[in-house]
Amino acid sequence: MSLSYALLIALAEQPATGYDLSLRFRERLANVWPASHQQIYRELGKLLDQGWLTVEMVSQTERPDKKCYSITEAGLAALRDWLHQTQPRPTIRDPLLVKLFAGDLLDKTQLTAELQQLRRAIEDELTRYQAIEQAYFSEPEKISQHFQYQHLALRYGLLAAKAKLQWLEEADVHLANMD
Amino acid sequence: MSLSYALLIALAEQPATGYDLSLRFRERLANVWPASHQQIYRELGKLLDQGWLTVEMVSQTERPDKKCYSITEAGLAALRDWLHQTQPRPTIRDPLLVKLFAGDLLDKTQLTAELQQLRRAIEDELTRYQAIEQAYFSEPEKISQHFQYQHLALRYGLLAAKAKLQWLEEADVHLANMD
DNA sequence: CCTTACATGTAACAAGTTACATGATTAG
DNA sequence: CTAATCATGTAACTTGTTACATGTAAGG
Repeated sequence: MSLSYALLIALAEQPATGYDLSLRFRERLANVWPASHQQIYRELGKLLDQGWLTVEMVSQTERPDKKCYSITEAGLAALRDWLHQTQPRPTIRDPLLVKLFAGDLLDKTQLTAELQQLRRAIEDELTRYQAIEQAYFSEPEKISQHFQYQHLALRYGLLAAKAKLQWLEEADVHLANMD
Repeated sequence: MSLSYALLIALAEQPATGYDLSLRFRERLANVWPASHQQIYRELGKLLDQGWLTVEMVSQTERPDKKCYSITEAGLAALRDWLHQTQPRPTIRDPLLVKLFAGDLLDKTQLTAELQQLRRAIEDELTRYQAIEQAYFSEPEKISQHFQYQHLALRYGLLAAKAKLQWLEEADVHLANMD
């Protein structure tokens, strides 16, 4: 469900092609609602059928022709309606946590290595988030209200990443004590 | 993929019926890999076809007959193999974060209420986690190695919940400053 | 020549959700 | 009489993933 609304939000900000949208999803929405171009094209078709979008063909000579999508009044109304509703919390499905239920079957060496790998990945992620925060959100007064909310979304990722690193610290101690 | 292995893990610990498993998933695995009974029955069928499980029919007089599943050698081997591999990180898909990208279209009153509701839900969750920790993991020395790992899984949820509460604090301040 | 960017899709498959379906026993 | 527990499933639908498919132009 959310994918459609994520697309509507993106198109409410600015009309775009499927290609544009897939780039935006890869860049800014990757940590919020990742989507492949296949999924985006399929979803755009559905939204079009529902009358929530319109298309305009744009012929180009030096580049392939493209389809520019815009949100309609009906689409905007549906979006506003969705925004007005309390959305369900995401469900957690984490293979690493599943593993921890295997108990004695676990290979501690492998697990330690996996946690180490995870730590590195999260540290990278955290660094990226901090760089974005520095670059775009260091002077809160200068940011329009529209983008203030996105800072909040970034903070969410940042704090989550920190919590995971904290957990990894704990896990290391825990595993060391288990020998 | 992980669902099959979560089932194998549960059955490696102890043979069980689909019904038993769906209870276990609702209780102990709800925060790790939630699964409905429909999904579980379907998956058991597949695992059986693959030869990773065996069934034994158990006739009961006062209760409906049941099918008791056990893990096979092949199943155990496949499970060990899976445990040995580094599993992919879960993807985040959070409708609330999607909302934050809507910017000006957001209704701040509604959003504040939604965050308030979320806070209550997470506080409840945290309380539950802390109660479990108290009840089962307060004396680490007494717990068998097998269950030590599950404590770790619980700590993960606990720290994540705390981080979310911290974020909600920030969000409140942030929203208040935006007026 | 090879890769990247631009630009759009189809098709098959896997996984998760929701609705429907049945039927006994026990506790309030 | 009603709800909960025990016990098993099927079917339709939605969403997400992976593989396949095509074609131009620019830059190294």
